Amino acid sequence: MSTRQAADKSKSVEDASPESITLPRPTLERLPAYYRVVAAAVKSGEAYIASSELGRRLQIDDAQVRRDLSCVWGKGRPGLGYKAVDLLHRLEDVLGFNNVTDAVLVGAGRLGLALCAYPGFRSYGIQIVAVFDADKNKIGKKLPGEGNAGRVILPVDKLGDLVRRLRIQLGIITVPEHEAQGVANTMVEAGIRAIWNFAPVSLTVPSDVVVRNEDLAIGLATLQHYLTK
Amino acid sequence: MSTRQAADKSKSVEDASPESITLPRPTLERLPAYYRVVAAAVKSGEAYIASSELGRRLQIDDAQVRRDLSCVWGKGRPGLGYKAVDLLHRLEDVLGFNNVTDAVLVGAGRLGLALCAYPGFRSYGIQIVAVFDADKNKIGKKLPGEGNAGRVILPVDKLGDLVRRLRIQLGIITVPEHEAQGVANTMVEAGIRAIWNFAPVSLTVPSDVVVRNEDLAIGLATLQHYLTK
DNA sequence: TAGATTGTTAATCGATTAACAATC
DNA sequence: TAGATTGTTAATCGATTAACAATC
Repeated sequence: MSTRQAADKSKSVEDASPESITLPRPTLERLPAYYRVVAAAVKSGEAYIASSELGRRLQIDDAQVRRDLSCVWGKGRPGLGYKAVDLLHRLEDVLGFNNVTDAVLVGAGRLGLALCAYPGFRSYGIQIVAVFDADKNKIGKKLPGEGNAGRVILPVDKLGDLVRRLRIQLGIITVPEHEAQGVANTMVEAGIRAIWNFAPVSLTVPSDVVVRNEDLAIGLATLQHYLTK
Repeated sequence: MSTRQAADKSKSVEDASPESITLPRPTLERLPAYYRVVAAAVKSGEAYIASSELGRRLQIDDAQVRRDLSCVWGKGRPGLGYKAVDLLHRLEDVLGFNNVTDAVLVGAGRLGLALCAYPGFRSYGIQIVAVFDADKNKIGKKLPGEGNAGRVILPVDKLGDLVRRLRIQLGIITVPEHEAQGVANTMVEAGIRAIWNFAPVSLTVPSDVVVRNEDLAIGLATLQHYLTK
């Protein structure tokens, strides 16, 4: 079966920049943390930051930090560390925070609206351009959040059309479990390339569409297991 | 430094049941998915379910499924598969869905309130007994959600007291980045044993406290990286 | 120069996959 | 019994850690 679950498999990820780099998934998943620490360092005026310092702040082995950074940059200066501003820009590049990606969100429940009101997305290069729901009572209601003045919830049957028309690449799913696969199908048909899925189901999609499952049950189960050990 | 990040390290997890079982973290993190599929199977009347069928529905290798299940149960019947009801109960046990764990939530923003309104927690054995916020304007406001009639947001300076008094073991953090460590400190001081952290920071806690970071930036960055490849 | 820190090679560790004898 | 599927051993794969020569 032709399905790719970005969150599950640790396949390496190709990058099409000049020299096409390959990032192990664990490395890719640590980059946002490095990004935040380096951003803080830059803000507080530190010119260079060493792998040992980065590691200390994130509780990651310093050899691990160097290995990770060598994948994305490899321009640290022995004796000094990494030039903070440059590293920051490099991380932004690799993580795609510079490009703005338009996204649609389906499922205007509490979680969906919480996400759509979150201002932080902007700094990660994501912009939610439309929010859909199947519930007639919700349609036409205003979206919460600073940047959303005047915008309203749209009927889900316009989803495919809008995705096609605006060539949206990213879809966010915050609908109940049993509606998720249907929404995913519509998204895929309309040409979406990546899905951020908050519904607790394993979606089936073609192999050229990436799915990231944000399954909160995993976190809960992990902690519950530990507490009841 | 004495810190343990449940979400990061793949240390094995001890279980104190009769024969103390050890689960690799990747295995533990797949169990909730097995749980859901098995629950669905039971509901639709299937008496037995085979590793190949479980794997097919979750896009996991069947040998992987058998290996995982042998850690938690090892009572599959060759030729038939696993008895669905029994496997379900075993998974509930291991995941701690039977014990009810009381939890507090700090940070009554949209995300916090979305979590506290989520009815699904009950089925995972989690009960949020109190919600706190530092914002005076929010204190006293009603909690959203079915089961929350009559309950209100409490001032965060009562957090330590309540945790101590009710011997709460699990804390959920949905405050902004710069408040998260402070909240974590209060929780730890008051005797909390596990923290579910939604703030995008690496918390520092004693080694006997487990932290699960639910960092949404990781998902976003992963997808962005893929889309801008 | 002397001290510090990099990038990388080699060693270790752990998880996934393949294969198959055991068994329902 | 014959067919199917388990549990587990061995082989593979990939990530982490240790160590150190290169270099600022």
